[in-house]
Amino acid sequence: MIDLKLLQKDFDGLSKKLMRKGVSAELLGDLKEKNETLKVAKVAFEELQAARNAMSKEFGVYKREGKDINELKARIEANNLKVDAALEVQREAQVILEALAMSVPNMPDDSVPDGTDENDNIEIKKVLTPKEFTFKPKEHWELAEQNNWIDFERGAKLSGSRFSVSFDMGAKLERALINFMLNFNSKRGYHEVSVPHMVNRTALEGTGQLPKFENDLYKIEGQDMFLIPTAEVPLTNLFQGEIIPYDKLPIKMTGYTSCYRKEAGAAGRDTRGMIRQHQFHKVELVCITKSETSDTIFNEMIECASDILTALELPHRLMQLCTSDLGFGAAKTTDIEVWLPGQNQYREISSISNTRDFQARRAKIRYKDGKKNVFVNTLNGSSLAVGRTLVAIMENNQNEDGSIDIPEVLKPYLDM
RNA sequence: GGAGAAGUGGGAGAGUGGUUGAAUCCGCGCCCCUGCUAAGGGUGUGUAGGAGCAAUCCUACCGAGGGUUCGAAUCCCUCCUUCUCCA
Repeated sequence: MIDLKLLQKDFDGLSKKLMRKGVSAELLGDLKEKNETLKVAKVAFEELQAARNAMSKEFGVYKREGKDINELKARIEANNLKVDAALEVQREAQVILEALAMSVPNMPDDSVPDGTDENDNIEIKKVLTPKEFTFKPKEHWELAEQNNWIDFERGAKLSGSRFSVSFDMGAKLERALINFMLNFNSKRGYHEVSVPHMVNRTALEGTGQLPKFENDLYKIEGQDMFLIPTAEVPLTNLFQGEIIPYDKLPIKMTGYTSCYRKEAGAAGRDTRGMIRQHQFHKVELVCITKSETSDTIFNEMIECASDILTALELPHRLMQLCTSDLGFGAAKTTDIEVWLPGQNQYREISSISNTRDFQARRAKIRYKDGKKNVFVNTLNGSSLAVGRTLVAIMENNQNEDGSIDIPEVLKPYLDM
């Protein structure tokens, strides 16, 4: 959530930043106005409430002293009508402002380039050079079916489109990758955490998926519970509502979960293969830090994810996302794109974001700095998306006959 | 699934309708005293929002949300969580 105090103090500065992310001037004006309305309503209510409290106290004194209370009671009752009305006004203003504020995205960092789509993202660097093939490299679904690693038809039979079933080496590789990634992250100092795959509404509001993106989430029928779209949600919300002691920071976590997404806005895109599925495995990094160290941690996370790809000998590049490609909660994001020779292009395999205090403010995650409670910075990033890593291994390590070489670092995980 | 008990400040733990934002103890901060196997005394110690240069004041919060009442941590209802016993 954006800082409503900043809205009062520096409306122009805030507006300028948010308009870079496509927030309309109307919405900003509305937000400012509704914030004022609430403030006025609050003061009005609190004054009446103070009067009520004072008179009620007096009432107690009267009773004890045996005085006549009728006149006082009449005054209190008259005031109470006003209190009720003022409370109603205040509540209404509160609901309106909250709904508005919760749907405003985070401010992009000044360092984030302006842009209208992903073509305006900026390449930071390339790591490893794609190898030259002496034959036309196949796409991963062809290889997957040829090797009997993945069965898309049976996935569809069980669950519909965008589901698949993995067999034998396909299944084993998924498991090996998950273990490899978790171990890799652990060695970098991230604590391994195993979390629920279902969370409540509050958690999703904390990280910013709700209220705006409910259409992308699978909801549990009859309950206010959702399947997580990413482990970022449970990992970050682990500390929801908490005040973390100063010396506990930074908190660095890694966790593996399946991720569940409706992909409502992606109709027709990547329908083939396992690039975009409703359920996929992902190993996630989440860090909770002070603002002073969040940039350092951010770079560490990018390095960690990139180094995993390097260890797997997969060529990739780092992309700094432009304003329009930035997610709802992100102040800045670096994507890692892996080279897919079958598709002859780089595809996103990891997205690492610094949300600054945006999520912390929503989820009320703070730390003690001396006497003051300060909002933490939260960061998240995939390290890595397992399915897409498998895709990259298939496409990059394919031989002319369709066989696939297993990366050396994974062999110990496969009893090879 | 059924029966019961409980959820209070950093921790422990009082508090069944008014002066209780909350006794007391522990912990922690500061100050003082004392001097040798060490304790004693004083004082302070929640969060959020608002008013004020400030001192300070106002509002809300005793698991969550409603209700009763002039007034609720305290009574009633619903929900959540934990524990015990039964199935």
